[in-house]
Amino acid sequence: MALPKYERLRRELLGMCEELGPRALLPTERELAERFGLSRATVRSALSGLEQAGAVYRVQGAGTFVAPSTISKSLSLTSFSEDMRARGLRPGSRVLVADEVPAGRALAEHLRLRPADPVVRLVRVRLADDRPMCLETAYVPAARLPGLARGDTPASLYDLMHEHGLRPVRAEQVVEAALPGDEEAALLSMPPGAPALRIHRTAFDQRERPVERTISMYRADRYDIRFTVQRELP
Amino acid sequence: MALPKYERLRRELLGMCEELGPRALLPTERELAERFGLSRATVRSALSGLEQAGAVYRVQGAGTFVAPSTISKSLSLTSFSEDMRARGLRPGSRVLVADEVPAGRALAEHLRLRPADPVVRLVRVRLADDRPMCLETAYVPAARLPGLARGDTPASLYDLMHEHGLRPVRAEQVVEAALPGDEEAALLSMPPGAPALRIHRTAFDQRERPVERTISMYRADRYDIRFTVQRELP
DNA sequence: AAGTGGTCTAGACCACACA
DNA sequence: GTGTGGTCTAGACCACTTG
Repeated sequence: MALPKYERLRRELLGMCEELGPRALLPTERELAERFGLSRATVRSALSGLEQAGAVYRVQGAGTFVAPSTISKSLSLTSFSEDMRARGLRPGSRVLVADEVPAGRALAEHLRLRPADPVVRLVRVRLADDRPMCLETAYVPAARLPGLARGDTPASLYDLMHEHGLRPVRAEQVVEAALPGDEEAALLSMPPGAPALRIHRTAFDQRERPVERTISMYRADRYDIRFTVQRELP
Repeated sequence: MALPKYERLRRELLGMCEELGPRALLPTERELAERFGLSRATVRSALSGLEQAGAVYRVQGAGTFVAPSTISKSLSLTSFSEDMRARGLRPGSRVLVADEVPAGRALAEHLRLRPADPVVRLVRVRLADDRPMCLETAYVPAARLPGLARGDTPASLYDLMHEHGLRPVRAEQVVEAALPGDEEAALLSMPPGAPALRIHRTAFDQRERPVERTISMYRADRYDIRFTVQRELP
């Protein structure tokens, strides 16, 4: 069995949600269980996934409803390319630097390395529909990308990492407003004094091992960040 | 029974995580089930909550481990006051405007009202340790805050909303970098040309009804946004 | 009163990590 | 191989919304 049953049902229901439209009432958990030949617990597992993703909401005693889809459902870990495509833009890239350097103290701390350990560095101007969108510097522990020659310029860093078993499942991000320096502004074709969004990101695999750190500077006139936050229990 | 069993176990385990420290191995699900007299399904429910909150991570075949707590676990829906206290700062407030106005077209759309419907408007300079942190404009449908006289300046908008049964459980946020106008900069004691973070937020209750819309302008030199993102399935 | 989602149990088998 | 978490079942009762 390739995918678990609850996962297949989740995708099935995702399609059903699109057809039904916002605030439509979904079939009851018991009916779904019977219709798909599953136990109610499995149905609930699928619905929980949809609820977590913001696709449905549940009201006790009333039923499960399709969430009115406004903006992005929830902030997810994506590569620049995925992000741009989701916004309907064509991603591109101009490599400025591709080399290997010692991590240094600050970076070593974020990547759980020693300061002398080598990291692969990749500096790129990221394009959207051929126009500069952001300036991005990515670092990956060199020990986890064996065989990568200096000067290699992978089409997709995420694809390359994936081939080497580096699978980020989570990332911590810090977002700030900033003014780019003269050099940065020039690379981004920004007028002087225009603001930018700076994003620091450290990505982790399923074992909570750091696999990548990226610092990005986005043009504020072309980019914003959209996400959903939930109320939490103490 | 005030709280469900999985919720009480979750809190119990949260304390255990703090004692054990990062990357410590937690007891197995079966052992927890036996120790607390619960079924394994209930234990898994508690652990799933902790995993979702970023407090633990699970590795199939290996066990469940305490997550290395670095930055904030995940972005949650908080009031300004809660946010500041979480950062170790004392929240304050200076009310600039407290009145009732027609929603207007754009706001009506966000709050699912008609443009002529009245909304309570509250404009405040928000302080942290008595220094300006952000300029915040909040709108709440007046029909859902009956009895609020004009000119009332509630200590906490969230407390007031809570008393009237307005319980936000989710919010959609858009974050941008921006340059404040002259008037805004003056209210925030910012030098001209300094950047700021602008946050648009619409909050919803459990039935996905909009209950509040807020637009905030934060000083970039005193504020950033920290959160965790997860890899998602298609 | 009827029907909904919310919680909980006691089992079973599978997939994976580690020694 | 042994033990872990991952999936799944078939039931039961509770809390809540709605008519």
